[in-house]
Amino acid sequence: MGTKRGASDDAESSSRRRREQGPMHDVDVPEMEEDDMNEDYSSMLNVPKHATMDVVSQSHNFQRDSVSKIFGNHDYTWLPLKQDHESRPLWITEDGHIILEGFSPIAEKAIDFLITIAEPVSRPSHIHEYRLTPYSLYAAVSVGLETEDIIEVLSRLSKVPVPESILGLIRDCTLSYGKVKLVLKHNRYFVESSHPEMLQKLLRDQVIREARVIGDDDPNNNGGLITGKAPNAKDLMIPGIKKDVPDPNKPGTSATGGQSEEEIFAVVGLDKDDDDIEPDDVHSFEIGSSSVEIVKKRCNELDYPMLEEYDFRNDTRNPNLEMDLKPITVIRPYQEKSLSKMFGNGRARSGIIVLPCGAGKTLVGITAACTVKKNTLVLCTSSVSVLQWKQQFLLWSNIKPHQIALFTADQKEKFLGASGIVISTYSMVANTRNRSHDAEKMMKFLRSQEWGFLLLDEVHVVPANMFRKVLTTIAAHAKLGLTATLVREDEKIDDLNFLIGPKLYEANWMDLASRGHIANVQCAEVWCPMTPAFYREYLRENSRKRALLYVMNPNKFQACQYLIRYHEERGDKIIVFSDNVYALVAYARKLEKPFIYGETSQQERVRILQNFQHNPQINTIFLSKVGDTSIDLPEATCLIQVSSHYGSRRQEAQRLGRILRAKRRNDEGFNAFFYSLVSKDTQEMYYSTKRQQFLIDQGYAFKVITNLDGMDQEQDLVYSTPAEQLSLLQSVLLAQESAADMNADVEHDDYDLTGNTVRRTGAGGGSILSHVGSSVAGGSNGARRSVGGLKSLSGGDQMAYIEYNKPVNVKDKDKDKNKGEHHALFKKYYNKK
DNA sequence: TAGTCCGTAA
DNA sequence: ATGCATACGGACTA
Repeated sequence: MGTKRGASDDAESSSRRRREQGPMHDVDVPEMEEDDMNEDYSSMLNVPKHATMDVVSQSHNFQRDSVSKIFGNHDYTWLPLKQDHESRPLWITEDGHIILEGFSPIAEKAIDFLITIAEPVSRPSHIHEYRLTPYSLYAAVSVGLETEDIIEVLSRLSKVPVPESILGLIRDCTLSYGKVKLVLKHNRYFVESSHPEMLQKLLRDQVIREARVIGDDDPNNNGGLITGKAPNAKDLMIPGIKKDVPDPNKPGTSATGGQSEEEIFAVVGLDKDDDDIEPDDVHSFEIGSSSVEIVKKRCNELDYPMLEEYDFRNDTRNPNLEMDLKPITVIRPYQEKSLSKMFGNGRARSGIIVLPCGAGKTLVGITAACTVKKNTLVLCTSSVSVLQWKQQFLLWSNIKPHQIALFTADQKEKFLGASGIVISTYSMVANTRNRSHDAEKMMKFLRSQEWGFLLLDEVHVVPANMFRKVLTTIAAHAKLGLTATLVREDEKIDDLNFLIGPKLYEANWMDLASRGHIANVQCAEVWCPMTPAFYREYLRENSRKRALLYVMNPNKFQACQYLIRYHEERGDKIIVFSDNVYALVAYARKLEKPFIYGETSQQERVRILQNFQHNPQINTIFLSKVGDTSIDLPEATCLIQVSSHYGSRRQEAQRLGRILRAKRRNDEGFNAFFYSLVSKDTQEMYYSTKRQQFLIDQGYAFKVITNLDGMDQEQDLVYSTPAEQLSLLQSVLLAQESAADMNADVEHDDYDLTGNTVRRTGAGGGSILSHVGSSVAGGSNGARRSVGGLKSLSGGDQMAYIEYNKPVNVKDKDKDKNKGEHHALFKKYYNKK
């Protein structure tokens, strides 16, 4: 295996070979570069956008070191390099790993291609790692790529011949993929294909056979399958996009002459004309609506995943919904790209789009809805985001308010007229227990409808046992899932492949940041040593109290205070997160800042948030987990994490990314800051590392700060005397004796920030908060001297830090892989060896 | 409006 | 190499 040529030497592989052996400019490299390239590798580094000064200075050694880390203990040096390997940006290994040189001149294009066919594993700035999986190939097929397209482009880009095992994998996967479709007609589900033999094969499976429904209109020709005409779809306009959806058949796409980039990548993300592939006849059989999930799962297991496509423009049965984006609404390039993956062949494909928060996921969803123009159901995680979705629809599109209906605990409306939009929550629709009369009525309506478009916000929650029920109760032609972080700590994330569809598009956070679409974030982990007294108790206590001890560590307290001061001085708006409510209250009280947690009343939340946004004296707020969902805080530019949830939570990273949507302050360097405060030599360090993994995989580098420069000089930090620390320790130890004690404690000391007090002041209020504001100002007045202390953070000079940017923990990843690689195809490939 | 329950986080 | 607990939202009832 892994030799240059395989046994099955057919026409197209010889054409591939011709290309591999062809002259260097066969691979697309900007012309001006060609001369230099043979002599000096680093000369390639002058042009590419992704390259930074670091790369240039570190040159070859850097490259070798990084790659050897990624490849772990394996030795791949035996792989025969192509002669012109230097101009080709990637390696492919036998087990489907793809390593890309992020600094290659054609990296950007290659990334486009790789995202389409492979799963991004880790994307730090210089070396990217991807992995080919059956799912990722499924996704590639579903956005219109075909077997030979994939193989050809991959071969061109690769420094080494594409291993035979990989060619086999690609062929096997893509052969059967995309040929079977699930179609909803008249509220009934049909498994459809233009290849009747595939349907027959599926029907040989017991699970699928049992799910089949023989309807009255089922004629017995063609082996019991229903036969009809395939739809024809062309010339679709996605609103908000100035030009047409790119059409590879039109001349001009590749008219730039020579072997242009466009030509090389012409296949990427674009669709071939369907008419070439599909005969006019399609065949189908019906399955019961209750067995849809089972059948889809089964089809995936049989390597015949069902595509779900909605030919909405030829759907005359369901009423149209007249809505469009407002003329002024223009969508960004990556939003357009993700939408063209969805609508590339003129129909609406079901699938998932992954965009970081603040990158305009909502607008993508709305644009998709405006393209489909059918009844639309939007599902969110909370009622707050239900309201936000409604606002966004009204903001970006010309839909009338009466056409939007909300379905939450508070509001159970219906839209007027034949068509419209319903926005609701997962728990509302998934609820299995008894409902109120109105809710039942509304559900009946939702169930009776044949939805043109189902929009799933925060789609990573859908695999949850309860929430996935919405997919069986709601009949929808097209489903689009949106999320920022397609990760869960359990293995259920893969279920989305058959629950909703393949991942259609995933944006790279760093990429969007470098283009200014989302904030450029400086991430840092601040190591706070435990004080001896706290550490002594830490070693003695059980795990529950340990958590509290490392959160309440006085050194961390001081670091937090210091960072708040520093960033308030800079003019930042700061959010401090603490998952631990006891710590949240203790920190906020001690530092005299407002805080919001679960029990905070709705009114007061609004008041605090508004002050945080508009009152120049309120620049810091403390939030518990409430900040994870539903609270939208566009004004924050700095985030400090004091305590975060237990185990490994990459989701923690999501919350952080979501809050830092700061695009303002377009001055040099970073425009947002994210600190994790970690008590040294405690379990927290382990958790923190795991939590960061998602962001690191996205390409973020975490700085480890072991010493906050200038903090020693600060005179008036809290808990600076041994006596104060001792009393803090005592109250911490007492605090968790019983939950009741803790609550009593909290309520007593909630002197000026709780809902109680604010309620007392009445709606006209603000007095409480202005009081807080003044006390904050008073409290920090004495501390204004050592301004220069932290400024090195943006420059990074004086701070004692270690920068680490490890792509992935190779060992862990391997474990994950083995665990996750239960797919039949991979078993097949591993067994072969 | 509080109190109860359930489900989710993962 | 994983546990658990804990916090939170939503729906419904009294």
